[in-house]
Amino acid sequence: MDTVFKALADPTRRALLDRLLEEQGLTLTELIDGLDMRRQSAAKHLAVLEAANLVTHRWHGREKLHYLNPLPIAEIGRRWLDKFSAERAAAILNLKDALQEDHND
Amino acid sequence: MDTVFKALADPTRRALLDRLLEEQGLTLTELIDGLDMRRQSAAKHLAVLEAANLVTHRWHGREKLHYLNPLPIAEIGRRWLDKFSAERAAAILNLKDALQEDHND
DNA sequence: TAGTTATGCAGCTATTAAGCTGCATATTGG
DNA sequence: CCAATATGCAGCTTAATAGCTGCATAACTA
Repeated sequence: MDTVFKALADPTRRALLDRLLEEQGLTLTELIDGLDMRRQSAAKHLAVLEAANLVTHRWHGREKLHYLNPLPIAEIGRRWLDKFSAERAAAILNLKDALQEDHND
Repeated sequence: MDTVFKALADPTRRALLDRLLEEQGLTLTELIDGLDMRRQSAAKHLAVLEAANLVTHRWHGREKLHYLNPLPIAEIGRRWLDKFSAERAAAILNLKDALQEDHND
């Protein structure tokens, strides 16, 4: 799970995920154009995404086709966002009260 | 939004958010015990969380009380997870087809 | 008022991460 | 078979980050 959060922390990697969300099965060279970055650097980013299981690949001859795996992101949603949104209303009230109280100091 | 993702990338910071989710209004010294880390280091983490607007504070005398702000996390859910879960079924099918095809090579 | 407690600020070090270059390997197509 | 294309691997540099220490400031409390 930590690797997923870390993978998502980089804007280039999020851009790569966005590309793959639009169109799957892109090769490395297809993914880099428009990125202003060398192929080798992008390949490292993809390796990070694969380590986090956010991207998988399959070989087709010499071409490496990349596929988005949305499950880890869904997992974050299930285990993290639900937790925070459940407490959301209460938290906002607490915050509001706190600021109110602050104002009265 | 980038600051939010980066803030969430560190396990210590996620632990701090968890603590604040359980109990709001904790001071810095209350937050550090159990963290195996100096006060100054934790203070930096809290500064990162505040920069990402995930945590706010208010002074009560010499005590700095910390409050969780769940809105940026909800924002991530709205703008990111929805997008990915919307494509989820299709993505899984693509992935399945791809692996299938791979198997038939 | 004096000591204790809560925090801030500055600066240092070590590790990690992002980007690069250069070269190697493997597949495709003529 | 040979040139072009797609990718991998190793190593380097720079910048960012996490942690630390040391000292300063401000507020409680006895």
